[in-house]
Amino acid sequence: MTVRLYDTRSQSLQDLDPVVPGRVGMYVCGPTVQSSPHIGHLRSALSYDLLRRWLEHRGYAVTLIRNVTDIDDKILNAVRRQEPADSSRQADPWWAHAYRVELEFTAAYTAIGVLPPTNEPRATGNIGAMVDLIGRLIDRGHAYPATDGSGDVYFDVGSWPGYGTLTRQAGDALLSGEEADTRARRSPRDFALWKGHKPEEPESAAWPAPWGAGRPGWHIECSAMAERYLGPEFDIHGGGLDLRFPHHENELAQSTASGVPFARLWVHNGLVTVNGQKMSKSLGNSVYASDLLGAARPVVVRYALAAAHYRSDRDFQDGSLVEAEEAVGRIERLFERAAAAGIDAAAAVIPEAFAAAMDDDLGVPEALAVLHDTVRRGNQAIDAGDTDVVAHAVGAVHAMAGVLGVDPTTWQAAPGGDRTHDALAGLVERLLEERATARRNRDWAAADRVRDTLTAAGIVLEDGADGTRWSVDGR
RNA sequence: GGUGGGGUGGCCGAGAGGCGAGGCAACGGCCUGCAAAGCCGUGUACGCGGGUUCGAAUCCCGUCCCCACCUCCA
Repeated sequence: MTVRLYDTRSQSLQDLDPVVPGRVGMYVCGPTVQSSPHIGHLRSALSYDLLRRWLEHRGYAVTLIRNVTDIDDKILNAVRRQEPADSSRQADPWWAHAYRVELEFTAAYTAIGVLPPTNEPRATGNIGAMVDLIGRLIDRGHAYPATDGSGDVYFDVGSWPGYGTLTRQAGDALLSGEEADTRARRSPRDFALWKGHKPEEPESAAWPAPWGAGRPGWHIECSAMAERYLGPEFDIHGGGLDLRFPHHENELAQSTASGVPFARLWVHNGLVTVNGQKMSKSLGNSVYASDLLGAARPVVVRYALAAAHYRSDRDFQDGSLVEAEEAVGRIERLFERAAAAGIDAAAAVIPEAFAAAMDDDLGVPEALAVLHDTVRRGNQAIDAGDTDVVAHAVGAVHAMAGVLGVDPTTWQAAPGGDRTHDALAGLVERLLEERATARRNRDWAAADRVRDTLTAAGIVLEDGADGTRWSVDGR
């Protein structure tokens, strides 16, 4: 009955023991809005959406904060890259670019049924909290402004013995790439809390601060926003596996060094690979949200991304959406068969086995096994004419699919699509009458011609005792 | 090199000492005019080599291979 989650810091399953009984505060690292959302972003957001839905089902009042990093080197660079493309047109300012991408993210999340977070703070709306936090760290001797006049402020890793608690990374070997440009830091392990404004950067990307105008470093954003929106101690901190180090390690160090307890549990979702390969721009194999939503209906995309355990690495393959479509179709067909038999769903009750699987570190795959078992038993009962069993099975499937957000009946087509459907229905039903007449006359060749025509058009027929049902393939 | 995570049947994907989760695909059967849908059944699965045990995919020892992070990344 207790919800357990795998905690990265202790490397073990931990009981969820909320700071405030009955309430759960959860902070999830959202995207840096630099470019369009891809399958990995969706999977991450979906993982915490599933957790949030399950906790709410379990009766917790969940406060979910998912930030938007809308000021960052990456965003400034993305805009800079666009500039020379068309000199006749003014490039968007960085903040317009960030907002446009943010809207794309919101649209993609909404499309696959990720519920809106309780709050979705933007970094640029919380600069004050970041400046305060940095000031606190300086006061406590864990951060220092650069002495080279750059306006940079660095976290002093050596001053904080707790550094490394989350990932047990020594921190010694942290010197390469961009960070090797140590500028004015005392140790290469130190990381930037504040980046002093540089002349080539837009004036709009600088905020005043006691140690010089500039902008926040990435890590400090999350520390400041988590504390501001959830308080000094909260229950769950989530994010992608790739953020464990250095991002989350640094976050933990900053916040604890500033004197707050910070997150109790650290949860990390697994990454998505595509056909066995890591997604990367150079390989050109990135799968974007728009690709997925163009290839399958949203509920199928959601199912495909939710079906694997959130901590496992998920390899997205060419057939993944087809498989998901079949699985969702089975759920759908149970509902259709029950309805055709005139059986209403009983109360939506979640089976014990499903709940136990979900309580145990969000065991979605095992929970789906229970769901599909129930589908089969429902179908058996329809064949056996056992109305009561059917009603309960259908109710249970609605409950289980509902809490996972994959109940097809809650994903009705957009209202605007109905007229097209009506027009199609008129044609199909006309043809079905023809076929019915042919079948009555035992003119199988004529009947099959009609069916072949419809099949070729992507319409599937099912002959039942009380007539023929039709549906668009994959719907 | 350091820090984590893995190798399960044709594919995806759970489980973690004892009746082969579940989905997809395949094959056989029931049903059907034939199909479709649904149901029933079939498959000597747990990287490799040892060991412990009445019994191991699950524990122990050894060994091979893969992935992620350590630089920005969900």
